[in-house]
Amino acid sequence: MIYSEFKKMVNISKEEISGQILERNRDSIKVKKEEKVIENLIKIIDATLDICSKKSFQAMSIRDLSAASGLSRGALYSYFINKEELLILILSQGREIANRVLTQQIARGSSPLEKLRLAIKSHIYLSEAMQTWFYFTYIEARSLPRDEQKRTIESELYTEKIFIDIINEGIAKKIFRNENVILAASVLKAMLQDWYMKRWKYKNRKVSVDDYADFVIHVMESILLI
Amino acid sequence: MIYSEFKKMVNISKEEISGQILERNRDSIKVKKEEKVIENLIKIIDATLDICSKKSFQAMSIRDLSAASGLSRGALYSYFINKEELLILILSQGREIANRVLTQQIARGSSPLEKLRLAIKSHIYLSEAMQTWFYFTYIEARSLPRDEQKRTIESELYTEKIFIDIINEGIAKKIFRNENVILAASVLKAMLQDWYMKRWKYKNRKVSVDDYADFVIHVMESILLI
DNA sequence: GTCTATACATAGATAGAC
DNA sequence: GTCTATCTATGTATAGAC
Repeated sequence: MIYSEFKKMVNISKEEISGQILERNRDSIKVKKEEKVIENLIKIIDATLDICSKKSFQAMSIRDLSAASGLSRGALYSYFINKEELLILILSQGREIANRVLTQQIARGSSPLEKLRLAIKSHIYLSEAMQTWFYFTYIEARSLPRDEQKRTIESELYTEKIFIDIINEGIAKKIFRNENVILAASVLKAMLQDWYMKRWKYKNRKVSVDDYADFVIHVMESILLI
Repeated sequence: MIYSEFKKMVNISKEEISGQILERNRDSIKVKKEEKVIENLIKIIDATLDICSKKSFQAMSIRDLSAASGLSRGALYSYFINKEELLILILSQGREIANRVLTQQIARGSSPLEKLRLAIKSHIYLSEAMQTWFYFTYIEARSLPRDEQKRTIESELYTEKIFIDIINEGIAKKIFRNENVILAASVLKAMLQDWYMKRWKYKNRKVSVDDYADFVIHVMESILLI
């Protein structure tokens, strides 16, 4: 699997995402016409993620968002109750998609080695397709209210647990060396995160998403394979 | 070298840091008594880094800082011209120390392998000794004014260049395999960053700084050594 | 549905008393 | 040197016109 295939297979269109947000937040969205909602939610979320790649969510004012999205300040409040709810909206929806796609993709593998490769590729490809969202989540995590912060950490540990399980299975089947599993999974996660956190660096150096994925797989195989 | 030895060897005391800040910023600091300045700069910087481990620098109000540092809002402005200058003060001083210590430490090694090990250890140990500062820099980088942002990126690339040079030297001397050097240095940097960005995770899992350093060295040797 | 105008809160910064 | 009081700017949120 390469990135272009992944993108075809996994449809992460903005319309789909906005549609799901609408479903899950009918109460707090005051506008009734579905088309309008989807159209404007896309504008709002795009603008938010764009602004927040340069400054923090807290530093983004509703005035900024109004200017960037093209909606007036008043109109914005027809789509979310307050600024904090907008943040939660974006985070929860992204989390839902990311967890779903990752779990689906890994299920396609049979051997631990195949699963490991699939896990690495789908995580990197997913973070490539949703780069601004991944970046946003990482960066904003600590500014969240307690509940939301807890959910973010849970989601992070859940992903890591997937890696830990795969590695453990490989060790049990004598395919992988008996390494420190916690540390192996941790450094893997660190490498995966670097892809979306340092996108500018890899872009400048002309490292493609497929190059990066292959290299991370190579590193993990170097330490794990017998 | 283990962490406890490193700490003895490299004196990164708060008094020393504050003293250097005073020297470099005599113009903007209105208070004349040196002892007072050092005493209060420590309070201010500690409080800032502490608050900013939970929310962004921009989200920290001068009122927050006043409460946490014990100085009144008015008094704070005797130590920096405005909030942005406080940010620059903290960042530039940390950068100066980090670059200096790293360069010094690596110079102690002779062979590329020895240098690589020293570079990894001193970076991890340094980020352990200055954890709040490293975290702060990483997180605040994108909210900085253009100039300061440029300096942060330069500092990041400078560190990475150190790794690239060591790896290239090793390849030239046929000690290391002919790997993709850029990618090898990048994933190394990613692993180093994880230590200070995910301090809570490693603490919960009882991974010591020495354990982590040894594992990162092990990973790099797995992919590089012939 | 969306906009403009505005109320209300909180922030950074300064002046002058102590 | 430090504090209190206060000015001014900027931000969120809402009400009511269109």
